Amino acid sequence: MTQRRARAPRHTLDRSAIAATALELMDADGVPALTIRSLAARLGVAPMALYNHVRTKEEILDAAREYGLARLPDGATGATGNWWDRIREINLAFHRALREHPSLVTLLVARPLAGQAPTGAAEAQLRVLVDAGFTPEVASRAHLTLLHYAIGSAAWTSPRVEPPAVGRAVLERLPADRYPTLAALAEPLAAASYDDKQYAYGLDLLLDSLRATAPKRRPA
Amino acid sequence: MTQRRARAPRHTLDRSAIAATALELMDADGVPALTIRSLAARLGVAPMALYNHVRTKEEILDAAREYGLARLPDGATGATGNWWDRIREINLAFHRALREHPSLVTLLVARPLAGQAPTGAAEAQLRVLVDAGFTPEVASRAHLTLLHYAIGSAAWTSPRVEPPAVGRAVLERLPADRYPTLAALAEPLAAASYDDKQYAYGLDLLLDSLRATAPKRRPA
DNA sequence: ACCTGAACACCGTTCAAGT
DNA sequence: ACCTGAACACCGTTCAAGT
Repeated sequence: MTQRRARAPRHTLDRSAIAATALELMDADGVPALTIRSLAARLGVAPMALYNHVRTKEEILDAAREYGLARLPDGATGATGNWWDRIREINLAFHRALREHPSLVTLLVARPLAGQAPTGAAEAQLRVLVDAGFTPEVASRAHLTLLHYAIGSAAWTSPRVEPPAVGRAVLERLPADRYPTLAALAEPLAAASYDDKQYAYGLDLLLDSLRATAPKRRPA
Repeated sequence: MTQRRARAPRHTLDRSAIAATALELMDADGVPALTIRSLAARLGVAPMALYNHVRTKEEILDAAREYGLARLPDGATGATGNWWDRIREINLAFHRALREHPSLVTLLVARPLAGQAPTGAAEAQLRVLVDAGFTPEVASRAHLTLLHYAIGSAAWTSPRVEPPAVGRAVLERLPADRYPTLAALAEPLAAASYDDKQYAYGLDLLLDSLRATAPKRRPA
């Protein structure tokens, strides 16, 4: 059945093709499903061909993460309106993109970051915060808070398992005497857990607070 | 050098010992470093002995996650004061515990949750929110927001790499023409990124908003 | 019932060889 | 310079065997 592979033409491979295909495979089948052999097969190439462009599998995972991060939207396209509306838009776009790349979230959490960050969205967001008059210290803290919340929300609700049924079933199986409140709130909890608007709810809590502490006047 | 293993006594092994040792090894050496063979060696047992208590390695990872979740503090010990002070305490304890178990965070993000949750802390937190007068729907959303933020913060700042030096170095290596704001804020960003108080800053933003929307009176 | 060693299929990677 | 197949050490797991 498996026929002998024709020799691949030269330069069919490069770091970016490897990274893009690796990320695609991981988003589809899960991070553990990515093997050198499966990746090479998808690229139509012998496993060892990859090693001409990359030294280890770790380097492939790093490249895939970097590739995914670089392509996240910066959300600054429709940059009009109040600063909090723009921040809102940036974060909604960022969160939506993370949910579309569950393996990227896994890679971000599982592997040392070496300081990497979604630089496009970060630049846009920090810019708005500074323009709104926040000090560098507060702008930094606000930015990191929003980043962490988006990551955590995307990570926890990552679509790796059929969610609603499972979530409710587990909640209802809890011993009601030890967890009376969880049992009582099983339905609204399950509904909110995988609801599209849950992320926006928390985002608006953060934005309301930031607005309340925003400086009245802009510095130079 | 490696001497022949003495035959292990019976019943030295059980699911909980396997789960506890697995989590300990992963927290120390990283999730990928856990192998059936290394785990068995640590337990003083032949690799195949594990399979009397567990069917697959996946089941070991599930057991380790469950074990870690069950032992997270519920933070309800010093449950006095205003409801927001108690929520604050619950979340600070939860976040601190997550940071002490980096592999637990990785397991939570990397593997299907099947609806699992840190039930002790969730029960305590939901209880306080309901007692404070929030509706089931709002209490659920507030709880999930706090949970997601704690997870994201712990995940992103997980101590897997020497942080401060790396973070700042990366920020300062960015092209200043494309990322002027990131470059300008490199110092406060790096300082806040791995600061103990960063999590509390965002937590207080959320709590301030929740307090502003809290019902004045408690229902029955 | 519980622990063990040998063996198998699969993975990441080294090596020597093709073009 | 870039692609390839064979081979090696290591991993999860099956099997048959010990006590």
